[in-house]
Amino acid sequence: MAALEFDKEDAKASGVIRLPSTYFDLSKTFDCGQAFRWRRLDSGLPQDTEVAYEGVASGRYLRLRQSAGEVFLESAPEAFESFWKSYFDLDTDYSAIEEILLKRDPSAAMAEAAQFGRGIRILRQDPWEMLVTFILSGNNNIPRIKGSIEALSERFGETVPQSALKAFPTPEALAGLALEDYRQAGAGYRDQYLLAAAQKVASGEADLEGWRVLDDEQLKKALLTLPGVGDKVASCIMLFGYGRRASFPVDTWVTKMMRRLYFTHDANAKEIKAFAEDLFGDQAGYAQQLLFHWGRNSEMEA
DNA sequence: AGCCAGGAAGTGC
DNA sequence: GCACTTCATGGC
Repeated sequence: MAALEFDKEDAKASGVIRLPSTYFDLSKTFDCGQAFRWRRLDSGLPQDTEVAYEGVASGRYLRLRQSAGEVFLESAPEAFESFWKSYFDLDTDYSAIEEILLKRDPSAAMAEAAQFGRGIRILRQDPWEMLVTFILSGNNNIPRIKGSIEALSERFGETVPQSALKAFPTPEALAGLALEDYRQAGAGYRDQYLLAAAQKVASGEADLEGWRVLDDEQLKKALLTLPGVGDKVASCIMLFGYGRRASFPVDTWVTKMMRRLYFTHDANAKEIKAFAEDLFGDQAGYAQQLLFHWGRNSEMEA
């Protein structure tokens, strides 16, 4: 863990944005499996700090901390307005979303999941970074995914101003690697998917930015043409990279939770997805995050 | 030793 | 279409 001096850096950063943390919990937001490049800081922090993180998104460095019901976001106002405000989805009213979900699913389970996950925000991340991240995620575990992303960024990412951290590598950078480079990052057999996907993006054959104009169905279809991208990975890219809030990725955790809460048989992923998108509608993505976080982090009876 | 981890692709039917 | 198998790797 990096040890940094907050007070000195505060002055240099020429700005600290303060936000209420009722619907913005840093550890829930960063550790709920949607983002993999935020590091928890554990020293050199103001005394009343509950938790602090640093990270890089789209080549920009940020440090932020939480204490006494507030989030302190160390950013100049310009960077906040032009980037971080959107990144943290701060224009979205999560209280309203919670209310909608509790209306659509009045069960005690959803009420508990909503309470337990309150403070999660669905980050608006870079589609390219999400593509690579979730190709890596298949049949893998979160610590190892994080390790691979860090290794790739450290070796092949560009430098970031005001920081020792590296940016997530560009499509061009990853398209030029050897399979062995991916192996060394711990990607395992996913090396060929990653390389082929990077080459498609770098060449322009897969225009991730251009795909923003597509509707959900078209975007899903486009993503599925990429190697290593199936329905679940595509759903994650849509939710975390394109802000498609109706997307409901079905993984092992969500499958387990959904079977327990809504089915009396071993429903498959397709069945679960259809059921959830029908029940939760345009807010299925947040419901999925609540169930995922609840399933992974709460002590539930087997 | 064997199973699991935010699955996808290949094969056989 | 659908079920089954395989894939690299580290932790437990």
